[in-house]
Amino acid sequence: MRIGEAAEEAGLEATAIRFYEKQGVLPGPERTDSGYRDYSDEDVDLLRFVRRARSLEIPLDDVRQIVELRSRGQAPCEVVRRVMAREAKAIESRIAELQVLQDELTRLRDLADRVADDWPGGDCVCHIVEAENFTDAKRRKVRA
Amino acid sequence: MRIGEAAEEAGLEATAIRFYEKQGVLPGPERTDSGYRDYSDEDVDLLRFVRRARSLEIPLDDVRQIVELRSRGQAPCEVVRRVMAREAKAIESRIAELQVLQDELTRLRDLADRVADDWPGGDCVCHIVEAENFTDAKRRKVRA
DNA sequence: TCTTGACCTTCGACTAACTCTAAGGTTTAG
DNA sequence: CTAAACCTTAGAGTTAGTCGAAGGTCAAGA
Repeated sequence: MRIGEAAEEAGLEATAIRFYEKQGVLPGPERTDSGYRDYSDEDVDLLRFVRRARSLEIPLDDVRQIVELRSRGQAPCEVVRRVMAREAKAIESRIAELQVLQDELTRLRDLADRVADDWPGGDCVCHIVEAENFTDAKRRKVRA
Repeated sequence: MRIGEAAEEAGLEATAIRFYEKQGVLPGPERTDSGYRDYSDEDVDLLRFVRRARSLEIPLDDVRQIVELRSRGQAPCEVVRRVMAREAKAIESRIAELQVLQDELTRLRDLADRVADDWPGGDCVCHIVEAENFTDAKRRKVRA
């Protein structure tokens, strides 16, 4: 099948598949005479595998390693378990941070509404963000 | 004060401050004779403002707008409230997604541990990620 | 006075994980 | 036969910074 259908089946975008291939995460599939990528069902299994790994927030570099081991029939469980432990921790603190952020937003929106009521014309110099009295949630790292 | 102290006070990194300035989010501050950036207390207030806005996950482009309005003494509350509404929604669904992910990870780690117990040598072809029977958390967008 | 170390300057390159654009070739339905 | 929908490539753009190189400045100590 061609890349569009494979993408559909695997739950990825065609452009992402090409990107993974270029990055060396996926092997290049067969090609039709006209040069189109031609995926088998096993290929699609691998695509799904990669999507699952990415949905677990495993970085592409790690996914590449895991895919290599997998294709050699070796056990990437060690790698996966290591990554999972790391991710579990990261996600835990991320949820906590986001919860704080959510609380802040709710509180600030209420404040904003009250401010808007007081000054319907609104010449406020942004009391909302200006307000010192809210705890700053620690900045999240891109890869927390 | 110089950039390092200002950064310290505002809770930013000096490199980030230079970056914001280059991106046009912040006005260039005074300079000493030797060319060092020289921040006043009001400048630091603005730095804090920006950090707060960013900690609310407001994109830099929006922060730039808000800062412009703020410096003209106009009310960016409208912008802020719009952004906040958007962010609140995004964060809500993000927390939900992460919660699912966290559950998966816990479940999968247990599975992994059991698998490891069964095959201490570990010739598994990664039953962990291979496992079809876990719900895929929808992929998070970079700016959800 | 000299030197050492901490601080500052700029610019350009790099990061992750794609997404988008341009310019073109192929396939399929009507 | 043609138009739409699909595919190809290379290369640039995205976000929000970080890092490195090469060099200038400042304060303290010998």
